[in-house]
Amino acid sequence: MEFEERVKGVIRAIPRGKVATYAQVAALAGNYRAARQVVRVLHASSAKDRLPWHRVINSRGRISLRRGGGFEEQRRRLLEESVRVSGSGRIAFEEFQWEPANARRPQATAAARFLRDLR
DNA sequence: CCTATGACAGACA
DNA sequence: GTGTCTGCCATAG
Repeated sequence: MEFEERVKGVIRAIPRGKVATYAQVAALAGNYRAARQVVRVLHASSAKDRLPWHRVINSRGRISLRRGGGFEEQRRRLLEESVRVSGSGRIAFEEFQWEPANARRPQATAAARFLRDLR
């Protein structure tokens, strides 16, 4: 429950016009390996708690939802925030990935790799 | 305790 | 680019 609340907090902290990856959200919430829990939280609470769920994308810089299964809506919501999303759902990290002022290197991927290599 | 659930991530073919 | 496989893990039941 604790983790879940933190995940929601992180997602709510993503500013308009920016996106974060599932793993990035998990890392900022305290567990870089819990990307799947972020998915679970979104399923359970995105509507209920009105989370800016559309600002969460996958590590490949793409919308994970399938066409006809939310893809179009997420793309539309992002475009409304002037986030450029290609027709196939790709978003440029260099330009739109959220980089929290505090957390240096929110590059969840690099962070995960670094931490994994330590063990 | 055990199993299922996930919009994942990364490595690979 | 696609698809498959493995590892991952906090919750719910």
